[in-house]
Order: sequence, then structure tokens, then C-alpha cells
Amino acid sequence: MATIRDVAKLAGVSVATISRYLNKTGYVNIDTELKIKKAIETLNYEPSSVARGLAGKQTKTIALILPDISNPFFPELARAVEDVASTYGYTVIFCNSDDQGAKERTYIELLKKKYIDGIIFASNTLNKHDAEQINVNGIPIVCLDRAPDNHICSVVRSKNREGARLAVEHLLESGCRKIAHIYGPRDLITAQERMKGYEDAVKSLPWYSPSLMVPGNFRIDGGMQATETLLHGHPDIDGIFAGNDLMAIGTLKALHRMQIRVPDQVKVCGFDGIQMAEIMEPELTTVAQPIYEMGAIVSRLLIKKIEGSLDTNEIYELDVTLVPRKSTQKEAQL
Amino acid sequence: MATIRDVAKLAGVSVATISRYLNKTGYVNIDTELKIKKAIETLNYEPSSVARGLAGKQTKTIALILPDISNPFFPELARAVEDVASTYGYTVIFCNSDDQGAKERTYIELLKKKYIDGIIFASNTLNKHDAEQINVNGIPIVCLDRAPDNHICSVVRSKNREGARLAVEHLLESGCRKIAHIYGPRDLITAQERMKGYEDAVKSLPWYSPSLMVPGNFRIDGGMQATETLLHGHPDIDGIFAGNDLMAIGTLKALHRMQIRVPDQVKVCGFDGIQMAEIMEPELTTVAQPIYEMGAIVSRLLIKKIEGSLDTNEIYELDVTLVPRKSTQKEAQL
DNA sequence: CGTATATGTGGTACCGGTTACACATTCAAT
DNA sequence: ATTGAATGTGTAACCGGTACCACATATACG
Repeated sequence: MATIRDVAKLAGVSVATISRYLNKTGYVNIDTELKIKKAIETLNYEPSSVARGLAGKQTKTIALILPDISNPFFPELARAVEDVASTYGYTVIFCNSDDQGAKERTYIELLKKKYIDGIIFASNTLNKHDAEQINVNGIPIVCLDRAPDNHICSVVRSKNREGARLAVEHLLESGCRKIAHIYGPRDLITAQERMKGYEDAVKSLPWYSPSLMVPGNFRIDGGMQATETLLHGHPDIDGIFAGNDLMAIGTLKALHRMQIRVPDQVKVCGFDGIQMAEIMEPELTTVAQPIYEMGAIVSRLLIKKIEGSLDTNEIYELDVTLVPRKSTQKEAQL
Repeated sequence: MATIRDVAKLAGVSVATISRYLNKTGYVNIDTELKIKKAIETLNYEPSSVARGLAGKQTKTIALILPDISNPFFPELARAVEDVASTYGYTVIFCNSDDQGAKERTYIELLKKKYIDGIIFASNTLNKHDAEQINVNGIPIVCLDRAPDNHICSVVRSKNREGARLAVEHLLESGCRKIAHIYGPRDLITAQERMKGYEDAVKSLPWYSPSLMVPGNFRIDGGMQATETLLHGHPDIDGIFAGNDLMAIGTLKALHRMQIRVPDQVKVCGFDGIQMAEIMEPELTTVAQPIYEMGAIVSRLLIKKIEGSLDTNEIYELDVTLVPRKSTQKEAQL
């Protein structure tokens, strides 16, 4: 690999000039420019990002910390992040935290040593202390869903509470008269918000009872178990709003095993809008988050922050859309 | 951030000694060691990976180039790669190539500039020329599925041909008498091998006809279209072996729309063993590849290559397993 | 014409590590 | 006593860039 000094020698100028030419900082005579161009060409020179990273500030690398890439919600997000990052010339390192604070901190240490330019947090355990820790090091961060604390970093999230209300209202309109909710892990803001949305929509209704809310774990198996519990306690349930699609899929599976027909006997609605929802049989109605868009926005935000054209921390709340499908279809009106 | 010189000053020794201590290269007196330890402790010193990268050789970073992380096959693979990489202290950069040679080459250029330690190719367009190009730069590479050329890099793949035979035999055992095949993109080795496996198993059977093989694109929509074409031409088909799970899912969907019952009228088998297969209704029988294991092996291989404890290029062919599920179930024997 | 400003270029000290080499000292073996 | 290996440490060049500063020349303005 040729170095900048090789190029300088061949072009008959100093390294400073080459650097100026490369970064378009300072003056370079048009003739000199041509000579440099030719030298670079013939030497097949490519500036080393590592040297640049050491000398200057930026490594043109960002990190994406998420709980688990094999959770179907994240691949699309990751794709979006990588897409916009690469169009801006950034490279992305990805880390699976499994939502464990310890792992996150380990990664953060590692990333600091690597002079990473910024971090996207799609993980949920980042707390105020950690965020401040990173901020101290001057590394810009942007969060998904969760704000460690007000204004410590920008946050992108979608309207979880409103979405949950939408889901319940849709179930009501579809003819449900007793709707249960399977909620996700208590420590996840998204799960909390969706639960609140559910409560908003049902608490004034005569049939409402707190026992209609049971915990899941945001995974398929959790949805299955919760559904069994639910139908055991309330055999007359005719609508289930699951806190995310994975649990809704579990619900569908459990109902199928119990030989309960969807949507005839029980209607089901999920939340997230992952691809899987569409391939279920019956197809799963869901409140879709704009996953790709979230990833794209969060990346653009981070890059803006890195490049200094943004120094305020804002909260972006994205709209969700109810996607009605088979699993909540009213009986045909004959 | 403290630097090595700060530590040296505080500990009252030279930077060389600190470096020796850090890398456990060369002698360091036990007393000196203690002083250094203390200095590092009080300064909260962390060596800069970037400086190390520039001075020494390794950046402790590997790249994973795959077609598209949102293709359900890859998240699990990516997870495995990241898991083992991180246990060895490596960090992973991921790149979506969309199977476009141009994108791949752009990434490779970028990665070279970053002094990446090695590359895992799970993408399919890497050709001999590209691979040599990388080899010239001395960057170790390991491939999934595809060997650009014999012995230019190690390859991890699973027994596609044998797996396809397994699938067809299973369909035959389940009572099928006319089995079609939906194959994937012609330029993918995996698709070719699976097609060959299908042919191996059926070519000597009386009903066999080349028109039983139709192209899909390894995606859901491709599977749906292919299924429609297939049943149009051969209404008496009672078994379909799709080249991958995504297409098999499409098949299931198409059959459902055509009101053809699975497995009663037509049995379906996929290939890959992605999580989605299990959540289908009916659950999809498939030939499962050990996806996580493939990712783990390929990463370990790469790391060994990087660290010099491996210099031969080998081919690892992993066993596949037929996972019988509802979509190929025989009618109950009453 | 003197002076300010724009244009163009080079020297070189960094950035924060690694490592080759030189130089001591200790200790066991001859 | 001599020698050579093992132990221990420091100096400084290098990795490949960036950027500050000095310095020249050309052009414009009052």
C-alpha cells in the first residue's frame, strides 16, 4: 500500500499539499492538483482510515447496539441504519447486548477505545448514568424508544400509547366485547406505554378487570403461555391485544392448539409490523411501526450530531398505522 | 483520555516498558509491574485501538458481508458471528451487498482502508478475481456456501445436494407421487446443488419431467408465483420441494389461496430451517441447516487464520437435518 | 507606492501506540 | 575469573495521516 509520502515524492510536492488536496482544505494550484491526481492514480493510493483516525478525529464508524439481531424486529432496523450510514460514508459495527447492562458497558468501553464516532442505542437497559458516562467522553448517542433521561440524547420512538389505543378501538369496532392484553417486560418503556394505551381505551368499559392484563415476555413462547392463562381465567374473551407481534404470533399458535378459531371466536391484534405478521395464517392484524424509517431517521440524526450540524436533543415521535388483516376480520355480513 | 506516556510518567518508567507490560511481550520486573498497574488504575488508562492499529498490525475488527440482513436467514448467522467474534475480542462490521458485485467491491475498498483483519463472505457474487484481489492485500477471507475457487479461501457450507435428496425422499415416504421443485437463482451454488439433489432423487421415477422444475427467486413472492405456474401446468402435483424456506412459505400461501389443503392434497417441504418455518400454519417441514453453527465455525476459522494458527484452506461441509412437521404429515392411519 | 489580502506550498510536530536496538545487571556454568 | 544467557529497562524511529505555522508571490485597494 502506498502512503501519502510516496504520493508526495512522486508528485514532487510535500505531504501537506497532498493532504490539503485530499481534504479540500486550503489552496492547491490547478497544475499541482493534476500532478497529484496522476500520482495517486499510478500508485493506486488510498488514504488509510486508521492513520486518519489517529491523527484527526473521525473514524467514520458508528456502532449499533441492539438487544439481539435475531429478534425479527431488528434486522430491518439494522438494514436501515447500515443503508444510510453507508451513503454518508460511515461503517457500522453491531453489538448484541441481550439487554444486559454489563454487556452494554463492555461494548461501550471497547467502542471508546476504537474512537467510534457515535452510538445508536436500540437497547433498553441504557440508564442515565451510562448515558452520561458516554457523554462525558463526547461521543454522540441517539436512542431508540427509550430516553435515558430528558435531553441527554435525542430519541426516536413511535406513538406506542396511541397505537395501543388504536388497536383496542379496532378490536372493539370489529365486534369484540371483552378484550385482554398481554404486556411485555415491565422494564421496557414501550411495553409500559402500550399497556397504558390499552388501559386508556378499556378502563371505562363495564367488563374491564385488571386480570385481563397478563404478562408475556415479548417472545412467542410468552405469548402462548399468556394466552393459555388468559383463556383459563376468562373463557369468554373474544379479543386479544398483544404487546408485540411475536407474542401475538404465540397467541395465534396457542389458540390454534386450543382449537379456538381466529377471527371467528377470538380476534387478535399485535404491535410492531414485522414481516412475520403477514405470513401468519390467519394473517395478523397489527399496529405497524415504521421500522425502516425509524432506523433511517435515527442514523441521520446521529450523523448530523457527529458532523456538528445538530446540537440540540430532540424527541421524534413517529406515527404508527393500524394494518387490518384477517385476524380481526368481522364475520362476513351475509 | 490518558495516553501511554501519561502512564509512563506516573509510573516512572518508559513507554516501552508499559507497552511490554500491556502486551506481555518481553520482561517486566514484578515491582515495576505493580507500579504500572497502579498508574493505569489511577489514570483510568485504556490503550487506543486506533493507535495500535496504525502502529501494529491488528485492528481486532472483522467484516461480515452478506446480501441482506433482513433476509431471515442471516440474522441468526450474524448473531453467531458476532458472538464468537466478541468472545475473541473482535468487533464486527456488517455490510449489505444485495448480492451486487459493485457494492461488494466498494465495501472491500473501504474495509481495506480500515485495516480490517479479515472478511467473512456470506454473499454470493464474490468471484475468483475479487477474492484474489483481497488475497493480494493479505486479508484473510472465509466464505459461506460459495467457493470463489478451489483453495483460495476456506469455505463453510452445508450438504445442499444431500439435503435436497433427503427432502424428496421424505416427501415420497409421506406418500407423494408427483413432486415438483421450485429452484432458486441459477447463479447461486446452493440453488444449483439443491436442484441437483432433487434430480438425483426423482430422475429415474416414471412421472419425472423437467417441467416439474420451475424457477423462484428465493423469496416469498417467487414461491407464490412458481406455485401458481406449477399447479397450472400439473394439477396433479401432490408434493412440492421448495429450494428454500421463504419460497416454501410462498407456496403455502399460494396453496391456501387456491384452497388447496396442506398436507392433505399437497405436501410441502422447504430448506434452511429459518425460525419462520416453525410458526407457519401448517408448520413447515424443512431441511434445516445448522445456521448458528455455520456462523460460529466460519468466525472461528477466520480468527484462526488471522492469528496465524491456520494457513490451509479447507472446506467444511456441515450436515443438514430433516425436520418433519405438519406440512408433510401423512393422513392419519385410521 | 505601501499595505492588506488572497493564493500556494513546505516543514514538521503531533496523534498514541509498537518494537528494534542498545545497554545494564544478575546469575549459573565452565 | 570469564563467559554467556536470562532478566530488565530506556531511546527513538516508525506506522500514515493532519494541521499549525512560516514563508513566498500575486493581486487589489486607498
